[in-house]
This record gives sequence, C-alpha cells and structure tokens, in this order.
Amino acid sequence: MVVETNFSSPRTDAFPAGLRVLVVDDDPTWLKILEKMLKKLTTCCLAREALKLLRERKNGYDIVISDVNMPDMDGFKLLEHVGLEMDLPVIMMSVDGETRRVMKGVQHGACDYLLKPIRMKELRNIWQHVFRKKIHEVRDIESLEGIESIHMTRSGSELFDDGHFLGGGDTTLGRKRKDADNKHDDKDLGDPSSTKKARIVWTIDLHQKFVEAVNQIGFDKVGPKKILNLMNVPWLTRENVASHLQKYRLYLSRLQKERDVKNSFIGIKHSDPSLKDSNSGSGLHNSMNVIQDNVSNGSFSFSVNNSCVPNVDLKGREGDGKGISSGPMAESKGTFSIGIPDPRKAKSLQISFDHSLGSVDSVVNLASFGSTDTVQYSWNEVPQIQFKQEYEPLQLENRINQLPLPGLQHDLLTKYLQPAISYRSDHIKHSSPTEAVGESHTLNDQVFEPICTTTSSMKGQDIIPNHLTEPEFSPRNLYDGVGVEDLQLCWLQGDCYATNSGLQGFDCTEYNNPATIPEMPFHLYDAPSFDHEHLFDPTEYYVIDQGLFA
DNA sequence: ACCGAAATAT
DNA sequence: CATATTTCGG
Repeated sequence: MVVETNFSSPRTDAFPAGLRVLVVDDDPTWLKILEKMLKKLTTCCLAREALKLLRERKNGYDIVISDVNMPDMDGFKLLEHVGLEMDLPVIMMSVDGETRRVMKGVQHGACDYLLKPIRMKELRNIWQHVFRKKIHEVRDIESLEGIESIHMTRSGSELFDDGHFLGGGDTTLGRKRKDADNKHDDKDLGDPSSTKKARIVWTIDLHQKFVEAVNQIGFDKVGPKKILNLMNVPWLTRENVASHLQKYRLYLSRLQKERDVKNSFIGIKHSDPSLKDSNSGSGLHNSMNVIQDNVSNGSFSFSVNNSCVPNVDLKGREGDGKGISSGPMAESKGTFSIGIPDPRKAKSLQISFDHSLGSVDSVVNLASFGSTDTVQYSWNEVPQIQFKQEYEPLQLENRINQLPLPGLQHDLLTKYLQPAISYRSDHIKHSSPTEAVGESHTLNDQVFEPICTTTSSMKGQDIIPNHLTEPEFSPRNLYDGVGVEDLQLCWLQGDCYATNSGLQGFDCTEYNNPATIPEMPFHLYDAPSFDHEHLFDPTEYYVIDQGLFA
C-alpha cells in the first residue's frame, strides 16, 4: 500500500513521476492535460516528429502514448513503426472506443487503449506496461535469482510493492553503496532503464537548449533542476544537466579569466563602449551579451544572455571580485582554483551573424520560442573546420570556398536535426573535408542577404579576439567597415530563415553552420571603423566559433 | 531535496 | 585529455 506520492522515488525514476513518457497527439489540449498528469513527459503533435524523437534516443523513453488519428501519420502507423524499431510499449488513445479501432490497435501491438477523457485513474498504472516488458526482457536474457517472484497482477498498489524492487528502495532506504567490492558483475536489475547508464553526448542542439534555459533563468538563479525542466528533454536527468552545468561554468570562468588578462593588456582601444557595463552591471538593457572565445583548442562558445527580465539585482550582492566589468556571469564566487595554466590558444574562426529579426525589447522571452533566440555554441566538434588543418588560411580558403553549401551542410544538418540514429561525436568528424572538398558549389547561391559577416580570428598568440566578444560588435558594422566581398560564408540555419532547404527540424532547433572565411585579416578587429556605431538589435546574432585546428 | 565540487570512469 | 557520471559534503 504505497501511496502515489511515493511514486517519485528519485533514484530510479519510479512511476508516474519518473516514467518517461512520450505523448503524441495532434490536439494540443490533450497534450496539455496529460502534461499536467505526467511529470516527465515529452509531447509532440506530429507522429513523424515522435518517431524522430524515439529514434534519436533509443532509450530515452519508457512508454509512448499516442492518439489514434493524427494528420501526418496514422496512429497505427506510428504504432507499427515503434513496434518494429524499438519495441516500446505503446498505448493508444482516442475519443471513441469503437471496437474496431481498439481491435486494430491491439493487433498492431498496442499494449493498452485508453478512451479519451483521460484521467489520472487511467494513467496511474500505465507503468505496468513498462514493468511487464522489463520482466520479459530479463527473463529472456537470463534468469536472475529473485526475479521469479514477479507475477504481475492487476491494479496498482500492491503491485507497486513489487515495483519497488524495480526501483530500488524508495523512502526507507539508507542505501549506500559503501561496498567497495562490487566492481564487477553487478547485474543490478534495479532500474527500468536498461543497464549502466548511457553516456549521453551533448549534441549541439542539446547544448543549445541548455543555453536557452540558462539564459531564461538568470545566471545566478540557475540550477540543474530548473534547467532540466526548461529544457524539456525527457531522458535527460538532473545529474546530466548538473554535470554539464559544471562544465559550462568552468568553461565560462576560464574564459572570463582569459578575458581579463587580455583586457589588462589592451582593453582600451575602443573599449569605452557602454555595452560592457550595460549589461554586466545593470541588466537594464537587455542587450545580449556574448561571451565567446576560444579556449584551448576545443573551442566552445556560448553566448550568455543576461537579459532576464526581473533582476538587476541579480548581482546586487558582491561586486568586488573580478566579474564586474566584464562578465555577464554573475558568479564571481571566486571559485576558480583551477590551476589552469593559461590555455594555449588556438586559432579560431568565428562568425558572427546578425539576422535581424526580433525586436529587442521583447525581453528575453523570445528565447523560448524557437526562432528568436540567441544562441550559439560550438563545441569542438563543430563540423567542418575542425579538420586538422593547422594553419594556412590558404588551405582553409580553398576549402571553404568549395564548401558545398547544400551538400555538406545539408548533410550535417541532417545529422543533427534529423533522426540520426545515434549521435556520436565522430559523425561529425567524418563528415568532412574530403567530402566537402569534393563538391564544388559556391556559397553564392545563398539565400540570405548580406547581413552577415564573418570574421576569423587567428590568434596566434596575440590578443585579438577580444573585441569580438563584445556584444556590440555588430556584424553589420563589420560589414560596412571592411571589404566583405571577399568574405564568404556558408551557413545554414534550420529555421527561421526557412531557406529553401526545407529541412527545418522541429521546434526550436536551429543550426548554424559555421562558415568560414578565407582569410580574414585580423586587423579587422582593430579597425576602428566598427565601433558601436549603431545598434542593431542585439537580440540576435549568432556567433559561431570554432576551433580551427586541433 | 538539491546543489556544487571533486573523484572516477570512459 | 576531455567529457560524462558518481559520490559526497554542505
């Protein structure tokens, strides 16, 4: 007799609360309703999208609940695919309980069929399907001791008692894995989610979501939990996020440090630009701040948007530390004890892009909606460029010129946005140079207008890129200021611009493909010409940074 | 419970 | 070595 509150046993993702459910329904209303009832679920209104999600993460969900009729694909069809490809329990639902349909559902492999006014009652025990499946699996694989005890029975409560062993001891536990000895074997049939713990890879869009979330919440207020919620990625765990956050912070502080150093060196030039202060100090202007740089070879660039609505006081406290002048990062806990010895610098290419779209004033929130957000990323694995080319702009140039826009990028895009079966970092790598070079397309067929510019910075060891970092660094300015003609860039974007490619993924995924430029003089950076002459909307521009060489 | 740091693992 | 997971103390 366990009560449902118990459900939320954290460790194991126990039932209703932890069950990772994918709900598919073309009717948003239902999605909303179910959303309220289920804690950890993902929703989508297109069957194809659902498939996509499912394929992306083979083990990301425990169960699928799908509506029967949907515009893009018949619910049964979806059911079929799921059954074929991943064998997840699928529950069908529809308003009418017409026998034929139910029958059909069952025939196609649905494990349950719910009639539409769905209530908690119905949902409460859906975990049994997951559980049941688990049991079968275990049996098949090998009979473990102690398992035999399971005979599933009807409704919930007492079952749940058994269930606990699914989930490991909930409330009453003091479980500490103090035993050092369990090094091997350890079959641990405990959790519902297969074995070990899949090592997740932070793909670009995953990271993008992460950043978005971080931006939405204030920098100071961030916490793994919150981020997790905002990201709404079902299979992700708090730990995952925490870990990533940790890395992220580390990265930022390193960055920050680097920056400071540089500033001390040079700083002055056209530094006065208000921007710096503007956002660091008072979030008043919701200008966005971009931090980016290249740190060591793996470059990683994030933009941080500080503009959270409320706030201002966010960094009210403290203030002394270093963070002040420059960073948007409120942290300044002075925590870095990291003895990181000056990162070696890498040459890197960066592009900044301004696709003027949103209005600035619409504070941040925009971020939540796919199209308008400011994000960037770039992980070491960002596509092209990553190749080994160590120097030589020349080479670069060639490559770039030939980067087949449609070709390569498409390819990449596909990899990211589409249902690639599994993402691994290596994919990216392999998609490379050779292929790229092989094709010969010019970038010119570009669709977008010349608002973009790119810049590449090669910092041999010199300081340049600082400026880049500044928010007001408007691409546009750059554009005017310099002969851009020779810049070429290729970039791609998943959605807002809706290029012909038609590849837009689902929601807010945008993917910018880094572009590159032949040779970019760095004097670009110094060029006085672009100061913050006029402010465009900072709301968005993308910055891409990539480590040129490894 | 939740977070962040540090220890581990891959 | 970098990145992800786990452990552990606050």
